[in-house]
Amino acid sequence: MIEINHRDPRPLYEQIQDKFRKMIISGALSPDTKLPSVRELASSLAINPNTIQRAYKELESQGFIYSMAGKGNFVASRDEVDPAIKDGLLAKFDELVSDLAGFGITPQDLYVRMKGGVEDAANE
Amino acid sequence: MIEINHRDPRPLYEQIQDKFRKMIISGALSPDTKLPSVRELASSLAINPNTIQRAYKELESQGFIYSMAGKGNFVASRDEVDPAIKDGLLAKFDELVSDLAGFGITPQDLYVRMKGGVEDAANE
Amino acid sequence: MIEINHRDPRPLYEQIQDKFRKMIISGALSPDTKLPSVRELASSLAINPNTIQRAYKELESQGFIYSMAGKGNFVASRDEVDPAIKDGLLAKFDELVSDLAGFGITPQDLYVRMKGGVEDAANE
Amino acid sequence: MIEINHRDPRPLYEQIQDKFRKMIISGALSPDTKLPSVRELASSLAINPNTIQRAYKELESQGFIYSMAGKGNFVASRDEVDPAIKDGLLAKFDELVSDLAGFGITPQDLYVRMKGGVEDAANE
DNA sequence: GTGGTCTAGACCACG
DNA sequence: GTGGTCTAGACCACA
Repeated sequence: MIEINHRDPRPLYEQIQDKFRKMIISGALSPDTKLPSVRELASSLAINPNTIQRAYKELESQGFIYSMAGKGNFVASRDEVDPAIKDGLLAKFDELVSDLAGFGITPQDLYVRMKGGVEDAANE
Repeated sequence: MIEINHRDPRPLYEQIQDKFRKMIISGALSPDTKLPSVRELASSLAINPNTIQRAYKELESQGFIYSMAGKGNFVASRDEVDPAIKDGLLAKFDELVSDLAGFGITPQDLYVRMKGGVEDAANE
Repeated sequence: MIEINHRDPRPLYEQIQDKFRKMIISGALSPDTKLPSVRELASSLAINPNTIQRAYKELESQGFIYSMAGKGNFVASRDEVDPAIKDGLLAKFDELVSDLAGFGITPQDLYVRMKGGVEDAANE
Repeated sequence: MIEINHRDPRPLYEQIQDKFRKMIISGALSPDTKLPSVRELASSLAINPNTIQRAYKELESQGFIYSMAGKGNFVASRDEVDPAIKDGLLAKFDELVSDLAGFGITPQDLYVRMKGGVEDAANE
């Protein structure tokens, strides 16, 4: 269900968190779906349960998932997500566009690029 | 000329590096301009010279600046910049666009956003 | 496992970096092998941990190794190595050959020399 | 007659020294030719005379040039050159070849490369 | 325990 | 005075 990349310089908990975040945002995981238990995922990935715990905790604080004591962790509905997340992404986007402008890449170039790349994302 | 934010979770050397990087690719600093000396900038930012040194060293290894021992650090010409930098930014861009798609933000939306915000960069 | 030469005019971090670089490209260290920890190597070489840290950091930025915070440093696979490294070696090679030509040493001479010396490397 | 590259990370005196060394080895400067005076070269390159002085001094100690007090500096005959220079180049050559072997570049590859590149050097 | 960052302070090479 | 290297020692994040 999820994989970790030992070459990735990011901490493990962040990789896991990101993978779930993406799956939730993209709709690959629909609301109220149960996530694998901490212990289960930890053993299947062969990493420390604390690492999973931390990833889940952060996802919860950002509103991506909710936890029910003794039951497990579940995907939250989209409108529970902290709006700051979206704003943060947009801010990053603006910054990135301005950096790319310095390399001579125009909004038009980027638009073409998006039209090419998003078709893949659309049918997933 | 440059400021650091002690709340920012990123390391100091990375903040400094980023600030200069942006100024260089935006053209705010033109080639062969002398950067502030290591000691000078360190004392003006009230941080350790080693931290500045490190930021400069990394900028140099990425091709943004060149250093002359005993003379100072100077901004390099645009075409000396490691092409991997641009590729890295584009990769980030793709990922960001796909995340934003999950929030219902389309390439069209982003194109409009870019057209609005990039006018500042256009008069470079 | 590794030695440093205090007579060598090159900086310590560069000597260390070079030793590992050679061991990695020669295949003496295979991918995913764990390197000695920063502290361990520092104490065994009787030099400061920061110096090792720096050597490792540069090896990482060139793609020779990857690091996992809290785990250690590991050798990367060959194809993650920055291609500029190879180009740099070839450029040095050309320059050296042209210098040697001035001493009356022809490509033929060098070819014979290579055939003699490279047999060791051949059984990799 | 000679140029310096301010982007080159090597110290100026080393660049100058290398340029002359190459011209002497290649035969572009024949024995007993008078080199430009320290003051002359310094002003034409717009750098400190001490820097030129140092370059000349090192060339002299390696046997590439000889100086006559009050007369100037002159190219030495080829057999005055410190034999350690040639040995040093050959040692570097061996090391380089072994590094390149790690990238899958064989002596044959290098021989072909030399045959291509040395023709240029031959007719200069 | 491991890597990563930062500080304080020293010494050297360069120009 | 400038960059470059190194040391000693501290504190934090990660697993």
